[in-house]
Amino acid sequence: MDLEARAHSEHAHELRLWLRLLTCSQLIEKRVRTGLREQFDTTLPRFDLMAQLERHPDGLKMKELSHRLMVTGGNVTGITDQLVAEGLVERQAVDGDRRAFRVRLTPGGRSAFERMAVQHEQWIVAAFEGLSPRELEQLHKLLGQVKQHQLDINQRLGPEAE
Amino acid sequence: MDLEARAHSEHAHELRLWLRLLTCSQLIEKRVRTGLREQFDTTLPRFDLMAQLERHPDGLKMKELSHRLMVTGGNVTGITDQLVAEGLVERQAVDGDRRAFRVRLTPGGRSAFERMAVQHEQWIVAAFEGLSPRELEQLHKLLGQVKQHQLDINQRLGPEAE
DNA sequence: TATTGTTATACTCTATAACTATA
DNA sequence: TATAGTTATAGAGTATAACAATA
Repeated sequence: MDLEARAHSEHAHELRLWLRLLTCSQLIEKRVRTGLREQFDTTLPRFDLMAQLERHPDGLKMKELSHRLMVTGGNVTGITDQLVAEGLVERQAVDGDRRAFRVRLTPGGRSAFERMAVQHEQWIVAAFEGLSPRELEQLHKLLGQVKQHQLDINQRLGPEAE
Repeated sequence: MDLEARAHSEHAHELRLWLRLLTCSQLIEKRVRTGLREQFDTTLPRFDLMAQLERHPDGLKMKELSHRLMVTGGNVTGITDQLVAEGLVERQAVDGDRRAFRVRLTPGGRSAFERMAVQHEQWIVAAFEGLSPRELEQLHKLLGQVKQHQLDINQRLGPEAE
C-alpha cells in the first residue's frame, strides 16, 4: 500500500499531498464499498443516489441527480432503473413538463436507506477516530478551501463541467 | 455537484468531512483522468503502475505491484500486458525463483512517463494553488494521521487487507 | 502444501453519441 | 431549436475463482 511512492521535483509538496489525499479516500472508499456489497448487496453509486433522494423528499429530476452525482445522464438512467426494479425508488410525473420526472424514494427505499445509513455512519466515524474534534474541524476547513478552488477551476474551464 | 448533501445525526461532522474529502479527490481525479486520456491516451491505473516502476528502477514483482496499487493480481497482469504490448514496460526473469518476474520500465517507457509526469505535476499544483505553503503542510499532516489510522484498522481487520 | 502469476468470467460504472418526446 | 431523458455501444476497472508452474 504505497501510492505515495511518487513525488519528485520542485513541487514535491503538492504531489505528496495529492497522493496522500488519494490514498486516504481510496482506503476509506474501499472499506465502504466492501461493506455495502457484503452487508447490503449494493454499490456506492446506488447508495449515493439514494442518499441524494433522502435529502430531497420531494424528489429530484434526472438532470439534477446527474449534476449532483457528477456523472452523465445515461448512468443515472441505468442506476435508477435498477432501483425502480427493486422497488426502492419511483419515477413521478412532473406537472407542466411531460419530458421530466421526479425521482423519489419509496417508503421501502427510505427504510432500506436508513438501515444502510446507520451502518455507513459507523464506518465513517471509525475512519476518523484518529482525529480530535479540533483536528476534524481543521481538516474540514482546509478541504473546504481545496474544494472551492476545484469548483472555481471547473467554472473557468467550462461552466457545464461544474 | 453536491455530494455533501448528506449528513444527518449525531456524527454529522465526520460524515460531512468524509463527503468533502471524497468530493475533493473526485474532482481532482476526474481532471487528471481526463487529461491523461485526452493528452496521452492513457488511464490513471496505467499511469500509477508506471509511476511505481519509475520509483523502482530495478523493477517490482507482480505481487509487489498488486500490493502497492491496492488491486488484485489479475488486474496487474492485465494492465502490465497492455504496457508490454506498447513497449513501455518489460518483464524480466528473477534469479532463483522461476515463478516470478521483475517488471520494469523500458527506456521508452521511462521517457514517456517523464513527459506525462511533467504535465501531471502541473495539474496537481494547480489543484492546490488555493492553499498557502503552511496550509499545504497542515493538510498533509492531518491526512497523514487519517492514513495511518486506516492502515491500523486494516491491520486489525486482517493483515492481508493492508 | 503454499506461493507466483495467469486465465476466464462476470459485473459495475463510465462516457459518448444517436435518438424520442416534449418544450 | 433546445431540453429531458433514454437507448445503444464500447471500454475500463474490479473481484473472484480456477488453474499452471514452481517453491
